[in-house]
Amino acid sequence: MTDDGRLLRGRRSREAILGQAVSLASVEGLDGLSLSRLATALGISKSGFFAHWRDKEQLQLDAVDWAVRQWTERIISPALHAPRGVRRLFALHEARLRFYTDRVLPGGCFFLTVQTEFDDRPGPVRERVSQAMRDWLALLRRVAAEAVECGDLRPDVDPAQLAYEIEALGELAVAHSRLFREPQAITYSRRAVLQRLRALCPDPALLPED
Amino acid sequence: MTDDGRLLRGRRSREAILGQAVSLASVEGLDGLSLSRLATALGISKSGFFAHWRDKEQLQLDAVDWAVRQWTERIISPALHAPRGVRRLFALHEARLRFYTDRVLPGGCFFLTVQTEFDDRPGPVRERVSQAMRDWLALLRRVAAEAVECGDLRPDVDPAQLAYEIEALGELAVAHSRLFREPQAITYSRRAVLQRLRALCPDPALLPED
DNA sequence: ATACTATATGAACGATCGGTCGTTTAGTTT
DNA sequence: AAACTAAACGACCGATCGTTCATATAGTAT
Repeated sequence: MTDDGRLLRGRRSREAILGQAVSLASVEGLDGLSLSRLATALGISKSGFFAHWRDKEQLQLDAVDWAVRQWTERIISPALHAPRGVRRLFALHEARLRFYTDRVLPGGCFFLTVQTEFDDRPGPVRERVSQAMRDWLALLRRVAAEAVECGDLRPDVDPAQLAYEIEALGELAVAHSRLFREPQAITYSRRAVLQRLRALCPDPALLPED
Repeated sequence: MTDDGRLLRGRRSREAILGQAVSLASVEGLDGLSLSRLATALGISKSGFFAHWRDKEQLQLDAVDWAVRQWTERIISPALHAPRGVRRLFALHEARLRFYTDRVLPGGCFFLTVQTEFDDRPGPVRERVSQAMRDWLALLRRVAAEAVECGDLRPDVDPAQLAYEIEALGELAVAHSRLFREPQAITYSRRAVLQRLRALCPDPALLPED
């Protein structure tokens, strides 16, 4: 049943397609991405997509889910190995910056691209992207709240406010580093979050000097 | 010479087209924007563009310049009325947030959209956008440096670092407020910059409480 | 009135878009 | 071997893309 060669082949195809779709979409966006270019990049035929997805929108939705999975595996999971509190919060930020500097995606950040692409057009893709970003921000907020609870951060810190700041300082790092073709923005981003956290953290030993 | 009715009419047409192009591009991007939709939005014919621009790329370049002009008129110039120093720096941030909440552009921010759209594709448009953002960041940096020089901000403040932070906290405000359909991000953005500046500013009277 | 120029149009072009359809290939079941 | 199924293909569709071109209109110059 599970070792049906046809189903296995299909799943591999879908995954290969989704991986390439996320890569290309990080550059051109989910709508800017055309099925023809996606097909030629994979060496397959254009009509083959419709054996797996009803239309382009379904593929876009699955691509968002695939990008969420990639983000979880490469950023969230590793950072969760850091000890609870402010160190875990900073680990999330550093893992994100490493994701950018490692050039995992040719366009830098899938979510920044599709977020600005779809934030003004109604539809299922927009809702899916919106939910993904809500989930990510909720995670940042929760980890920040944990840092307050365990005493790493001063008790008057607003976790939602702090989550917004970390997200903003992180997202623009990839945008500037690519637009200006220089890694300067990554340095600013890291230092900004670090200084901010150190200012809110009574124990200076929990965070690196710089 | 200057009162040639034909040239006047042509200039008005170009300005009307550029204004609409910037508006539409703030939603769909400069490339996502199609000449057909731009023409129908203006009630003119599609082929009329080529009386004013050689091709679409020339129109895109002029649209960037037009957006810079709008940004200068609506954000930079008003903020320069604030007194030199930290108050002028915060005035720039508040003018930007007002630009967003006033819904001047249907897509929120032209520059965020085209920046993420073109940061990975080489070409003249990319270079023009890149230069526009460099200029804007240079202005933020200069105003921040002035604030340090005149003693508003502590002498150890790095103006380039601070400019990056203000830009990041400002850009994501429009992205989040639109993606989540709630103005919360604007509040976070304002408070983040305000708290950051107050922490660096010896004289608390220069900035509002919150 | 005539010649000239800037602005705008409608019809058409080749290219590409997302999508359909009938067929073939690969693998499973009986 | 025959029947069946999932996956992939090539050919083709109507729509839309940016662009060209011949032409018409509007305003200036002689």
